[in-house]
Amino acid sequence: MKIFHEHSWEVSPQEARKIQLELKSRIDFVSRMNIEDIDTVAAADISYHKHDRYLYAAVALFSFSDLKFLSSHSLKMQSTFPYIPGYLSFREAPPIIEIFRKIDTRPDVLLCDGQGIAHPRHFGLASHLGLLLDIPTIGCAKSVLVGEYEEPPQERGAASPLIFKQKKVGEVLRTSSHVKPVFVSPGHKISFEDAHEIILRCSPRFRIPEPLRVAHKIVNEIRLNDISDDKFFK
DNA sequence: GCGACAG
DNA sequence: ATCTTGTCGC
Repeated sequence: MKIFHEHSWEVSPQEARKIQLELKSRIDFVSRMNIEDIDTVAAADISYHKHDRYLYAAVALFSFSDLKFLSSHSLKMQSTFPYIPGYLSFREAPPIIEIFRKIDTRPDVLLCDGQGIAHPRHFGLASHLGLLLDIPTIGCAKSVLVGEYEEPPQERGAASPLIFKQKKVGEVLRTSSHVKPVFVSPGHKISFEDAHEIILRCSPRFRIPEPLRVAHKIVNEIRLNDISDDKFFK
């Protein structure tokens, strides 16, 4: 798969910030897709052991209508950037980009474990991946990075706007009744409405959308089974 | 300077 | 992110 807007990942936090500011203007906030036409939905996730130099990534593909697992691809790669709030994509996007670079599968939408435009510079992991892969993406984070919000009602499907600097940047969505909500924000080529609807449909039973749950399970299992994992040498 | 801070 | 045991509620 072709990668757009390629740039180096071997950068300093200052350079990363500059790249975010340059690329954010290219984010597309419009959904040109019709939810009823979505055939496949994919999810990407990363796993690593604290203080380990390797990152494990996985992309799981699902059918959107009945959420059936279709396939998955994974990869192991050395990290090139530390975890710094606001710069997560510079740590986690490289291995995910690598997986897509070598496969020809193009999901209709990609779910990401992190923020989309609900970011200090409106360019979170989902936005970064969406722009480089040219695929509609949705950020679905387990906790907030920026913005203020009111606690949404306890029923599944309830949501309240996530406001950052007087503007809506996402939604705090309750995917399961009486359970902590998730933070949903558009990444690229998708609207707030579609992001909300897709995340809800992908979470019929649990808090975390099924594709993301499975991707997390897969990548964690791969890391634990990797005999060359650095932890065995420490 | 102080507090916040995706994974 | 990961580690880690029991425990509470739908």
